[in-house]
Amino acid sequence: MTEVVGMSRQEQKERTRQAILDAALALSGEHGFAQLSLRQVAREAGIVPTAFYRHFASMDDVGLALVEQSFQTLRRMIRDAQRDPDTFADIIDASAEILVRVVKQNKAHFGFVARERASGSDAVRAAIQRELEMFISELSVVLARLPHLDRWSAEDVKLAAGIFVRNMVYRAEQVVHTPDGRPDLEEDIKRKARREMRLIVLGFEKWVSD
Amino acid sequence: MTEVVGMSRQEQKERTRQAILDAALALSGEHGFAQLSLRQVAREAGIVPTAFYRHFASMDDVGLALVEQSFQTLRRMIRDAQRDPDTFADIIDASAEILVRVVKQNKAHFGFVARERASGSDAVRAAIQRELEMFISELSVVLARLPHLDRWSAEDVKLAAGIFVRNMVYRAEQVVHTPDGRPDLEEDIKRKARREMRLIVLGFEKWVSD
DNA sequence: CAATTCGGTGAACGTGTGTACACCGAAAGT
DNA sequence: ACTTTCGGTGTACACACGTTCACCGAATTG
Repeated sequence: MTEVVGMSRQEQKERTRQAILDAALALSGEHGFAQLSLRQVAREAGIVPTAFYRHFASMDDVGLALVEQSFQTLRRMIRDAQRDPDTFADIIDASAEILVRVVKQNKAHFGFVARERASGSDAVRAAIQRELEMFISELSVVLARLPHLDRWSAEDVKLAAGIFVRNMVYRAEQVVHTPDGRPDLEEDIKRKARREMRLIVLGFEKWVSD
Repeated sequence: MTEVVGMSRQEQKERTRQAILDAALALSGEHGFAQLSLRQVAREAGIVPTAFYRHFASMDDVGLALVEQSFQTLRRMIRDAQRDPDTFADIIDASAEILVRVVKQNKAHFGFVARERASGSDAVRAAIQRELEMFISELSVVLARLPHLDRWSAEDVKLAAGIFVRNMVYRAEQVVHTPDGRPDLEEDIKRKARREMRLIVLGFEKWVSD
């Protein structure tokens, strides 16, 4: 590779590694990660096929790295969003707003997760499942502080959080497939997401854990 | 192909066509439909690669045929299940029961739909989305007859039906990935599905459509 | 019974693939 | 200043792929 001058070995290595990940993520948007070829990714990353092996043992490892990176992105953006002032108005309104904004800004990562969640290799699927479970657990902590839920069993809170997250995942998939520059469609998704969340929350008030 | 004697031409053709579909469905369970090769499918179906073209123009067409066939299976099984006597006890208990039983009996079809829903070709994804929308509409008709929902707007009923269906799809995915001969895991899925449905239904009583 | 239709065959092509190997040259280590 | 390390290169192989083509022979048609 034509290397830029004045870069340490590990800087350069990290840079190439990231180029491979970027290439794989971009290309997987077109036809799915599983049908990417090593050579295709190497070409897009600007290296020769054999150089690939200096960074990953197989494409499967690339998939796992992408899962990790995608969820890192997700967590960082949510953390940033929570600092946003208008978050504190109404938690449901804010959630819908954040959902659409964050997903729109990172369609590649979210599209990857949505696709590979159901169809990736066993290892990739398991990794995504694990991350989503962690997400549900984190949301459970938040939900447990809500008015009616403080008397629920831990399992029930998690069940409720699961319904929430799965609905969000679905709406995120929709955002991914929404063409840019269609604020009307985005508004529609937000609106539906809000109503769904409200409907689910209403059930909370009547539920009695056994 | 070594053909069995005493079969009309169209009988034989239909039989081969079905062999291709069966082969594709079976093989797609291992590594996803998109990475199936025409030659692989032909081999499994017991024909020579070129004979494939006598039945389908491309593997994409096979995918569309599989979507159709999968949902036909689903509808048939639900229809059968509705004739089942124990369906009329409690609609939620019955739904959970039917869900697990039906999916377990047809893991290949449901696995295919779950996987390709998010990751298939545009055509396949669109076809599955359409079928699921029809399903949601059908469920909406049922829901609209429930006690509190008769005053809801059509859109809200559909939103509620969507939450239901998406949760069912998720639980169906779980059943697909559950190894056979683990009634304990199946019971757990049923139990969670029941609680989820109950929780969602509770929200119905308080909702007010605007 | 002759003519036609058509699902299945087998050889052949060009292309893209994963991976092995020997090699290069600059950065890092001594 | 030397040696070592190591990311990137280029060649080469065997293989699977989609698709083409001319061909076969039994079922169908007339």
